[in-house]
Amino acid sequence: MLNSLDLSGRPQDTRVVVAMSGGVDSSVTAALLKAEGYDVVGVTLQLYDHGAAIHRKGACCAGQDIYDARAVAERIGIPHYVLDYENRFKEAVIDRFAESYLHGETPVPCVDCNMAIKFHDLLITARELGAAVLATGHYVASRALSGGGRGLFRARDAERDQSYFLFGTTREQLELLRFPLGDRSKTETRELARRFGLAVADKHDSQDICFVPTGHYAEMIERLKPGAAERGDIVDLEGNVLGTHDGIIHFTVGQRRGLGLSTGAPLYVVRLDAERRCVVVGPREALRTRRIALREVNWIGEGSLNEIRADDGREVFVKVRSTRVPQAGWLRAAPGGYEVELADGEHGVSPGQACVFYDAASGQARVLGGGFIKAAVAADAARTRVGRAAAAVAS
RNA sequence: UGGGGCGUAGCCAAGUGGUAAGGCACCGGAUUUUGAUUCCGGCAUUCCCAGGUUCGAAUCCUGGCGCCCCAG
Repeated sequence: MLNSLDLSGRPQDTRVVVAMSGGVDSSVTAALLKAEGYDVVGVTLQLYDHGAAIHRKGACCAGQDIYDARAVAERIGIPHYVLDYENRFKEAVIDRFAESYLHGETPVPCVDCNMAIKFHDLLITARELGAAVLATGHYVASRALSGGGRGLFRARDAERDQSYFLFGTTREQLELLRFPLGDRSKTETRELARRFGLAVADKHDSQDICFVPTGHYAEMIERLKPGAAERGDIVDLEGNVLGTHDGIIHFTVGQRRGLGLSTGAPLYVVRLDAERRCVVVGPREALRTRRIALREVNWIGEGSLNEIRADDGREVFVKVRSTRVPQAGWLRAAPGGYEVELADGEHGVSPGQACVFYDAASGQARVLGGGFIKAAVAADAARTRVGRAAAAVAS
């Protein structure tokens, strides 16, 4: 007989470490498990300088949030530990973040944090603390599969689904992870927080990059990598210089604002050329893409990556950004990795971002995996110089 | 110093007597556990300057200044 966490043994004999950020979600996660009788241990990671972020609304994992997590732990009566992960976080998340921008990419630090910190380091720590599993407040569902193992699924509350940030989760990690909020709505979570008498019940949702207190990420990169923001040219698709910019780290593909260029129609960043320090701009149509080259692909669907060939692709549903419904596409093996072809195409797909695969377009689709975007191929690739260049990069 | 044209916001620009469109840029907000996108809102008490006509002038008149083109 399995308990609510799909584990054998009574709740009181089952130790669970809950990653507590100090927010509502992870607080309710801990409270729920405690209420069910589990042997819950709360752990909060100190990830960066809490002095800098102490008054930052919506940040997590520092200062006030650590205090909030501790207060929740006391309220629900569980032991609580604060672990100093600042160094690890800096090298695994912050430095990679800065590095990515220097290369003209646009990182998703939340993915790195989940993959390298929460689901790796913290998971190991949880095991060392004697926990059977590690639970987090992510809005994503994990279920035992009939054939053994566990699958990752989108949250029931599609608006809150965080699966996009968790595509890199491995099968091994899934065995040891639980997400009690995956089948609850945010509204329910807040109600539960009130019912449990948690002070964080009405705390604002976190947003923006947690370790950038000001919201000005480029400033942080310049502090980390002096000289990172080197001036360069803004050029159009034909290579004509239209103006100058204060560093490619200020831009991402698809971005419109901040170029300071006035032509009759809006201009968007089409591509970033890190070597030449060029921001390439063009009309919105130039942002359209249907083929996306991937790297570091993780597969947690049925079968294995080896079964995915170059000729007949596997049908998947794809998200290229978190706030988007999955759209139909095909995953294929490609030289140097894998590539995805989208049925309808997307606008403004940036290297460095995540491309996540699902088995359905709607409902609680299963997460099949995903990869980091290496390059997007312009939809009219055959025609333009830029398109050919991008195609060359992609292949 | 002959002829012609023009001067409206940071840029482009509509408006030829009735109380300053629109686009781009910029700023602010909403949305968003990444970056963006998108959406909403703001943005010329004033039309190169000075006079004049008129109930009323960006619009008409006079003068000045500035720019562009053609010709010398």
